[in-house]
Amino acid sequence: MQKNPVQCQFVAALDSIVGKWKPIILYHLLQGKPLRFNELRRLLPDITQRMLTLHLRELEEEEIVKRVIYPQIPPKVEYSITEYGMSLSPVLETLHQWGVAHIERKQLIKQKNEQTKTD
Amino acid sequence: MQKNPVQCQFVAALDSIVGKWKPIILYHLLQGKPLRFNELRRLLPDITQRMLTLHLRELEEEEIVKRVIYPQIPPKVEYSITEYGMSLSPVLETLHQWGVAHIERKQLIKQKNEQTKTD
DNA sequence: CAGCATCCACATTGATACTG
DNA sequence: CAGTATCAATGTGGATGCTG
Repeated sequence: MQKNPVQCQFVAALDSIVGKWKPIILYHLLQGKPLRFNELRRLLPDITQRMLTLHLRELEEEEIVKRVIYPQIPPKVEYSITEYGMSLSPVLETLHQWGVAHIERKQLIKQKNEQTKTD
Repeated sequence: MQKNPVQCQFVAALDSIVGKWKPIILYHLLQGKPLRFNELRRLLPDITQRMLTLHLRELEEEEIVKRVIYPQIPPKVEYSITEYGMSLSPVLETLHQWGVAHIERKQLIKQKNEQTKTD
């Protein structure tokens, strides 16, 4: 733990959320339906197997995601959001909303700049 | 831009917020009072001069933070949140709240574990 | 199917010294 | 006071090949 408590709190929150793919993984799992490893891969076409595994392990560690193994061949593993993980929903939600607005704003500015060029 | 729009939106939001010290910089600036460079340094005792400069430049670039230079000697520069930057307030707020709860929860679990040891 | 192991590239941060 | 410049360390993510 560090000296600065506010810093800590942000860090604690961001650690759980940050990682190139964690927000989208959580976004999909927050839909409620458990997803298999390869289903997640299909939903995140650009993620590598390695990163999906790593991120899922980290989320599991923090009890944000639950991993259920069905002992069968071929293996089947399902990932789902935990009750605790659901508490992240408002965080992701506001973050997502801001992202949408932020992108829109950028495009507006870009358009304006292109207009003034032709003036 | 990438193929996945949801990914984009999260990335856009996180880009603005992520950076080891950005959340706390914003947290302090969101208090409303403009802060000088060295005032910020004092509020963030562990940040290096270099990182403070870099993060402030990035926030300025995105028009989240405004930089005002008073041409005098010794130099005086004040940083403040822009109106647009204020729109980040709810994002930081929910993030911060979740961080607080997350830390409390971890400590509760730790305490429980120490109890069961002595049982 | 659902991984793990290894090696590598690049991005982010830090340490330190110097300046108008 | 408010920086910049340079260099070094660390961290994060990607590519590839192998496995029960």
